[in-house]
Amino acid sequence: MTITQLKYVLMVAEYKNFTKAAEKTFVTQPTLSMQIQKLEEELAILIFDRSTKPLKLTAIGEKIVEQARNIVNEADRMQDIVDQQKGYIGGDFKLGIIPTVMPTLLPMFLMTFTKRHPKVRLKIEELNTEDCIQKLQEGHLDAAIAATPLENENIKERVLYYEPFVAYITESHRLYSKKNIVVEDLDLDDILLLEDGHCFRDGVINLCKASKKDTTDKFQLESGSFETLIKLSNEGLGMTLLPYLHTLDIKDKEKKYLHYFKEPSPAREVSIIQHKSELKPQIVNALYDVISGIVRGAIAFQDVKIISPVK
Amino acid sequence: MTITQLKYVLMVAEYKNFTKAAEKTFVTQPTLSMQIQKLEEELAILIFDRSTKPLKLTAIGEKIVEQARNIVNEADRMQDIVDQQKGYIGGDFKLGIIPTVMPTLLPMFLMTFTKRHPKVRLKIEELNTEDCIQKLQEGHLDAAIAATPLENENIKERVLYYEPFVAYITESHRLYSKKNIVVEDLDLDDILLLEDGHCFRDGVINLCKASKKDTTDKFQLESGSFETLIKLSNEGLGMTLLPYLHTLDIKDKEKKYLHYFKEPSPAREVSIIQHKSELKPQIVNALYDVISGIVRGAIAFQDVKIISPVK
DNA sequence: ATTATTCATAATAATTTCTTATAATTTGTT
DNA sequence: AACAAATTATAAGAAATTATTATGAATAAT
Repeated sequence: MTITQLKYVLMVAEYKNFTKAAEKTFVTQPTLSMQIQKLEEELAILIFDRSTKPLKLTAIGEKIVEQARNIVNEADRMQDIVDQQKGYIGGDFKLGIIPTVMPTLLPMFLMTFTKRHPKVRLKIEELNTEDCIQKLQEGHLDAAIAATPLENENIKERVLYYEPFVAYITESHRLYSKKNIVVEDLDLDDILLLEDGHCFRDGVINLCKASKKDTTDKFQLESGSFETLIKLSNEGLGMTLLPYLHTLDIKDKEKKYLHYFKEPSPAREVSIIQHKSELKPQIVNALYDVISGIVRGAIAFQDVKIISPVK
Repeated sequence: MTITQLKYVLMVAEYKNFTKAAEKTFVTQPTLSMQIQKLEEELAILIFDRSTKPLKLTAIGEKIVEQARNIVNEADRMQDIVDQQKGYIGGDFKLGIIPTVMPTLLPMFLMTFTKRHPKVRLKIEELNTEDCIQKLQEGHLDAAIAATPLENENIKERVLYYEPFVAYITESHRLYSKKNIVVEDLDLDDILLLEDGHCFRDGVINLCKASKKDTTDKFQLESGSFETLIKLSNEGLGMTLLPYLHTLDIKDKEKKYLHYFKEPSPAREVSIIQHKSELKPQIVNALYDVISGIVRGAIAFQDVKIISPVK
């Protein structure tokens, strides 16, 4: 059994296809066939059931793959150990960021981070929470920034900051005159929401459900960006809720529509998350340090109540 | 980096000598030199400091070795997974047993075990607790039977049975007439003890310390076997304490000297212990099942108070 | 029925690993 | 200090392994 063979197994298990896995691995297909056969022979079991298309893992194959991932992860960590000892922070790093965090947070920390750690080649991808989790588990992402807690035992979370919800309420809304609003004021029926798939949407729904017993699940309008929600709100189509960092670059004349919650303000917890095997810890630490440092300057500490981001 | 290279590193780290490690690994010395050099080159660090004799690990080398052991253990577990799936229980298994358990327990379960699992080649070694722990950590033992709890975070324990202490008191002793004795009756100064290194000795000392405040640490006589202690006791040199299973094959005429404790009787906890990586789980399970099943028939359940086996 | 897709096999090339032989270095002894 | 012994490194070639190209066989798709 070699580490190379195990990596081949993982690739075939992922692509469910020797030919495609071979391409991605930059070897020829017979190489995979032979090496995986050798491993199957050594272990005296079949890892893959090739009789179906696409091929599938055998029962024992599932366990083999799980253990192969353990071994490969432990092997990858070897380089981490060396890098850490050398104080070296560099190499490729694939970071996922959820859409509602991306546009505000990324510009805040990216310049600082790349200046401080020039040898790290960050590859940033906008992904929703679900995709982040899956890609972390498959090893296609090194870490992600998402709203937490996720309660996924394969994922480790490190809280970066707590971001209060801020209400955006225009003149035509019943709550406009109220300076500090409370959760109980909210009514899901007149709140503009992001489209399905955004965890911020789920957070808002959880928030409203916590305040009122029943909600008629007929949402009026849905959009993919806060900018649209603000415009719709300006047209008198309802209020909306924004994460605090989004309120920082709002137009001056719209600022009067921002209504802050009475403390403890509902807030989302934003964390850097990674697979439990905690690979590339130096880079994750570096990201954590830079981001939490920068955000600490942008969000004044206040008493918050964390809203769950999951359905 | 290959698993083979990591195994070579572990061998050299253990023997602190390329030549000896090569012999034990059944390869030539240049093989080790070259493969380890290749690994050092790939990681761009030195694992061994060859300038001293015997050679020693570098600071980073220590961490490399630790991680290498993780990887090799995970790799070894692969075969376990296959064996488990196949329901196969076999192969070499190195079991350590502490001296005070060996002579009574081994005859009880060995026949049954080898009959039930003929493909397992048990290699049993009598070792004190300390040696068991060290050999488990180095991977020279697959499991051991020892008194617990050990409170060692690298060792996993599974309790096999609780074995009450039984007092052996002859006519000349002040406690002879007392039928059921209690811990408070004991005085370390007139108890015959096993020689240093036996955890049963430490257990007895702990027991006595728990009952009396101070003990003058001048023990009268010490021996390596309970048989000797019994003979010394018969000569009127003091009482002694025996583990329950030892009392089962005592001579009939000596049986009257056995004094049982009032419940909760002090007892030792005897467990099967292994390294936290839990290799060969099927065989450990098989041993657990056989031993705990057999002992359940030999020791009636009673209320016990566990005595720590460590100094 | 034909074509395309996909995995396995065979032969061979490339690479890696191991061994033998020997050198270089250090340690211990006289 | 000189010599012997022990130990690790290096060089060259043999052995073994791994990968590639070419091709075959089986299955699914058109």
